[in-house]
Formats: sequence, structure tokens, C-alpha cells
Amino acid sequence: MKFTITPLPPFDFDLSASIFREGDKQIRKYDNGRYWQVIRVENKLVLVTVVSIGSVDAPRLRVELKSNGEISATDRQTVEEAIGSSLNLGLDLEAFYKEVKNDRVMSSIVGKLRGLKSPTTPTVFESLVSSIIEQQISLSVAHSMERKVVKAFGDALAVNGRAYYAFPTAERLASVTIEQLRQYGLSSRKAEYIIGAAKSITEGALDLEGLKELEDTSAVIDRLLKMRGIGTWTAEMTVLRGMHRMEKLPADDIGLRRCIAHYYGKDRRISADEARQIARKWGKWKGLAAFYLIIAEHLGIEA
DNA sequence: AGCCAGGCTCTCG
DNA sequence: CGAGAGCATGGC
Repeated sequence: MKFTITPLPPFDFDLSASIFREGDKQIRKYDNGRYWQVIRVENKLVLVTVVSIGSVDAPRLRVELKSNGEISATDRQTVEEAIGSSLNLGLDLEAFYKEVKNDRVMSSIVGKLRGLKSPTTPTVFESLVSSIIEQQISLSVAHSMERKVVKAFGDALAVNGRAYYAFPTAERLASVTIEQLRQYGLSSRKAEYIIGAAKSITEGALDLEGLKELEDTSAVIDRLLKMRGIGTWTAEMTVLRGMHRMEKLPADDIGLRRCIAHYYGKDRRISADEARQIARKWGKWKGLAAFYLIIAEHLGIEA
């Protein structure tokens, strides 16, 4: 099944998707103009492939779906929404660009990355689990662990003789043991946190996806902070990547602080408070501004 | 080799 | 309160 979708402009598909250039081809990947990932609809898995057929200012995407069974009209609708959510296609970049005009460094950066939208995860749960795995350790280590966990416990979809994996469900992770997760490099603490979160979801004590309905992001953070293993950093990362909330600055993030220091002329490590001071000019778009800085640094772009 | 990396909890003073 | 230990692995 094929169809097209029209993102809110401006949107640079290739720039935005290129974050997944080093992704795992069996999970979520961008390669040679094509982006793909597995989306779960009901109890079915769908492999979604996306290419751009438009421009930054008149973006259009061509989407192709492949699955084992029939794809109904409502399934198609669900997948379309999930892709929109996953690539953050509804994000209003013009509002962000307007807000940071008064910041010389940031306005230079956004000018060079025009059309870049921050990707999100299909579920809040995926963001939460990934963020727990990423606590403290370097990203390369964390990403390798995440891939192993996805392939070990995620459901596989076979397309053209190749296996593609969806992120494990809360139901699945609620049923694994600490020892099983330790096999993939996690500490016993992190394993406990993940299994605990998964169990409170399956037992009905926590409606993680339902938190999206809460208007007040701080209220969402407060709820997440009540969970064992979730501190400020993890709660903010979850909200940023899993819920399209772009206002929070993960000021405790050591990599981000290094990045801010680089672009704002500090030849040393800066404190979380210094980072917050600099971020005041970013208004309600602090998280997105931080994302732009990280991508700029990754691409070797100077302000 | 050892230290640090997109942290958090628990314990102790 | 604040400080310190412990945890996981890979890269420098």
C-alpha cells in the first residue's frame, strides 16, 4: 500500500532523517534517501518506508506499507498518524525560529539547519526505557545495548526474507527477569527500573500513554519522578522524545552542556545553572533549541 | 590502565 | 540537607 503525506512546512526530510543514518537497518534507519521503521497497529506489525518527493518549503512524503496481513483503511490511518508523530511532522518550526531571533548564535544555527524536525518515539514507553538505558553511560554504549534489547524482546516482522523489529511492549518487558536484561549489558539497577515501569503499566497503576493528555508538562514530569529509577534527566528526556514537548531543557545532560559551552564561547565545562541562563532566550522551545545545537555539533556546523 | 560517559538510588554523617 | 559508593560497558 502506498500513499503521500504533507508535513507542515518547512521540513527538510533528508536532514531530519539523517539522524538515523547510523541506525540499525533492522530497527529504524535512514539510508540513501529512504527512511524505514516498524510501526505497531493493534496487534499487527507494519514496515513503513518513507521517501521525499517534495522540497523543504513544499514538503511531500511518499509512504509505503508492508505487512503480513491485510492493511485496513483504519490501520492505514493509524500508521499515517504514527509516522506523523514519529517524524514530528506537525512541529511548527516557524514559531520556533521566530522565538530565537533575538539570540545571535541560535538564529545562525537555525538558519543553517532550516527544516530540521526532532524525531520522537512511537510510544512514551519506548522513550522512557531508552532514557533509562542511556543514564550515565556513553551514547555508543547505550545504543548498542538498546539494539540488543529490541532484537531480544521486540516482535519481529519478516519482509522479503529479512527481519525487522518493533520496540518491545510493556507486556513483554514486564515478563523478563533482571538476569535476562543483564545479559545485554544493563546493570541490575536499570533492569529493575525497566521491569518495574513495565509492570506498573501492565498492572494498570501507570497510564504512561495517557499522560500525553495532560496539558501541563511539569505535571507530567512530576508524575514520572514518582517512579523508581526516574530522575529529572530521565523524565525530561522522556517528555522531549516521547511526547513532542519541546519546552524543557535537559540541563543536567553533560553532553548538552558541553555542546552549549562550545557554541556560546565557554572554554570550559558549564554548570546546569549556566546552561539555563543561556537557554532563557529560547522561550518555550528550549528542548528543540538544544536538539539543534546537538545536531549542529554532530554535523560540524559553526554558528 | 584508568577515567569518563546524556544518572539514580541508597546509605551515612 | 550533602557527600560518597556502586553500577554497566566501550572508547580514549
